[in-house]
Amino acid sequence: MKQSYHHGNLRQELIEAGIRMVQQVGIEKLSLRKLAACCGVSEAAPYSHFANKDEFVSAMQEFVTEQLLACLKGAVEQTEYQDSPLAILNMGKAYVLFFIKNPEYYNFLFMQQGVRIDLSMQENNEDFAPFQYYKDKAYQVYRNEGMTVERIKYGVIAMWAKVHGIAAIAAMKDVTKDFEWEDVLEEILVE
Amino acid sequence: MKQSYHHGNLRQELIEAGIRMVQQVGIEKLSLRKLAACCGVSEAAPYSHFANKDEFVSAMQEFVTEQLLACLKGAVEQTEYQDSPLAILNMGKAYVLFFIKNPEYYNFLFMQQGVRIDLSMQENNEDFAPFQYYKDKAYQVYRNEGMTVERIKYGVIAMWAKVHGIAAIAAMKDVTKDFEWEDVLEEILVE
DNA sequence: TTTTAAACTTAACGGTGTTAAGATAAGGGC
DNA sequence: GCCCTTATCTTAACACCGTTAAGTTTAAAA
Repeated sequence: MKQSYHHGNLRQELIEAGIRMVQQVGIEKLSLRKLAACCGVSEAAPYSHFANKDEFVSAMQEFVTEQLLACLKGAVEQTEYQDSPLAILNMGKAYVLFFIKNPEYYNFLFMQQGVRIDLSMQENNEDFAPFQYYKDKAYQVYRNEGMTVERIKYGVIAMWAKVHGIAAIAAMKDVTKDFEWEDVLEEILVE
Repeated sequence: MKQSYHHGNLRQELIEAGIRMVQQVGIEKLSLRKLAACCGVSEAAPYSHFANKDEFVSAMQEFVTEQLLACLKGAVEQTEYQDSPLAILNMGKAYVLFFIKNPEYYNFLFMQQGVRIDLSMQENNEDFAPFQYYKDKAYQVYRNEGMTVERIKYGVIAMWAKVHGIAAIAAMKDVTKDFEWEDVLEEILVE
């Protein structure tokens, strides 16, 4: 199967195999050694591509964060009036459904550091990209509606908190499994 | 210092030292061996009191959950009209402030299993006690106000999600540190 | 072709959870 | 008092983990 001394694409394969492992057993049981074996490579090989486990996890988090951001963007783009509050609501739905689809992603993204949240609501390149995107869109929409900046600020935190909280609850291991989130999500979000 | 072969109070001291360790370095770096050394006892001694690390963590979680429940009860009892919606609001504030005071408790309680959430909203002894208490109180208050059961159900999930989400965000490591939650909490919660 | 540097292996270190076997001592029954 | 039972604790080992140092291979640059 594998003849060459050099793997050729180890870095990317480690990330992909790592994400599969996270989905199956969760971040707590993620093992670099098993991952190396899974890629048919020695246990120290990953250290040619990542300084340590934390940096490897960060690389995986970037990968997943990109997927989440793409989900939010997709939800906005599929809204008829992209500058209406309906776009914000659809973003919220997409955010929750992302974690319902992959519950292990919740702990994976938010358990350790790596997610920066700037509540002062300024533009911030260091910010967790999905939150930054949400902030910018919400300001754009609600300024358009004539709302004051101060009002928007607390409104954004409030809705983001609710959306994030639903995601956190829905991703819990021992939460009611047959709860039909999709049927009631809108009702809960516009409450 | 310690002369006797038998420690005398090891189980309780392990739990207390464990909680101190969680507050300082977080659940991820909790080490049973260090904890044993910290209690002046051999590395295998904890296994006389706990089957494994998970059961030890569960014991600590029960301890912390009791504290959180006591906070919620205290908040209700200190409200003038304990059957008014104001009592529910005060519970929410207390919930958030509990995790702002001890950010490490958030991951500690919700990262692993052990928190059962019954969204069907029935009485459930297996439920995460603070959520059960919140549910019961909310039903009592809003039934008193003449609200329908169905309306209450989604209202309870919505407000619980928002409260839990604020706690989750406030407990993040890289969130704005100088944000004055206490000043704006009410504004965000009643949004 | 030679050189250089990146990618990988092997072997080891210290730390972890966990277990088996044995030592200690506290408490109950006589 | 004594013995016996049982809970508690120790010692020593196992397997697994992240990480590092030193050496090997190979691709690509000079």
